[in-house]
Amino acid sequence: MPELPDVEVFKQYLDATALHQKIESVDARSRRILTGIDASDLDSRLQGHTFEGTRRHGKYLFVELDDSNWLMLHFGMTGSLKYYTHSEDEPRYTQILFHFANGYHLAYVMPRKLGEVQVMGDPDDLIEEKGLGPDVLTDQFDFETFREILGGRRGMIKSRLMDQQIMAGVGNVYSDEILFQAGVHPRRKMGDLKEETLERIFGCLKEVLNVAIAHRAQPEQFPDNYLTRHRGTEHQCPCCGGPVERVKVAGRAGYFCPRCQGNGD
DNA sequence: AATATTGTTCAGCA
DNA sequence: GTGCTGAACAATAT
Repeated sequence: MPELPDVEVFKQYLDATALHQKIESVDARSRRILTGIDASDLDSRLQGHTFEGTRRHGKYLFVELDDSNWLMLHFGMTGSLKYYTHSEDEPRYTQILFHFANGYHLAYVMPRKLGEVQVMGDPDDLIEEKGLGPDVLTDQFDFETFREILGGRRGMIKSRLMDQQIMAGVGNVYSDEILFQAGVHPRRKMGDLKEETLERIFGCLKEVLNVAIAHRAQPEQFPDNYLTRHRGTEHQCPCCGGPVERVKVAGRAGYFCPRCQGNGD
């Protein structure tokens, strides 16, 4: 479930591994993941170049090349990265393999082929093309901005938090956690939220994403009072011990505690 | 064998 | 225009 924290961890992982390594070749095995470029063009455009830096916007990762082009990686619902040296360590479902001159390989792994990869001149063009809202983890994304971009919005709070065109980065799992920490019911209507509640949601948004990143987006490592480890019915709320319930919002299954998030004024 | 996942996009509708 | 629902996409687990 690569949402903002997961992608941030991939960014840090790529920064710590594949930067400045000369690319010998690129092996793209699934053309449906590539947008606007075919496998052999990808190979020839990256061959001999190096990754020099990275940038993240919401759930999108951009890798800067030494010729000022950028490689965009989106991880869909199931993507991840793995850097390794021994070929027997190649993960299953590797869709794209970057081979480096130092003998290492970077695998773009994607069991469901619902990701997207492309090469572009400027990440901002992609952000504009997709109509993405501001990245929620930047300093510029403060409470004023949050309140402003939600101003006049209707519908359910969970839907709005997950809308990438309003704000980029929050998906199904983390919207549940943010609302759980804020004590707000996922189906609460925007218009029913008091200023004070909105402020609390904003605080929890920043807090939850930062905590998740600090724990390398591994739910098992999250604090005891986090809901993410207890997603699913048959689970108990970590705070009150009551049953976790399932609710459908924006076509997705959300989980919440009706006692702790009963109304969420 | 049918169903749920998981993010994005798009069609159809209120 | 806004927002909701459901479908499609791939492939796996239950």
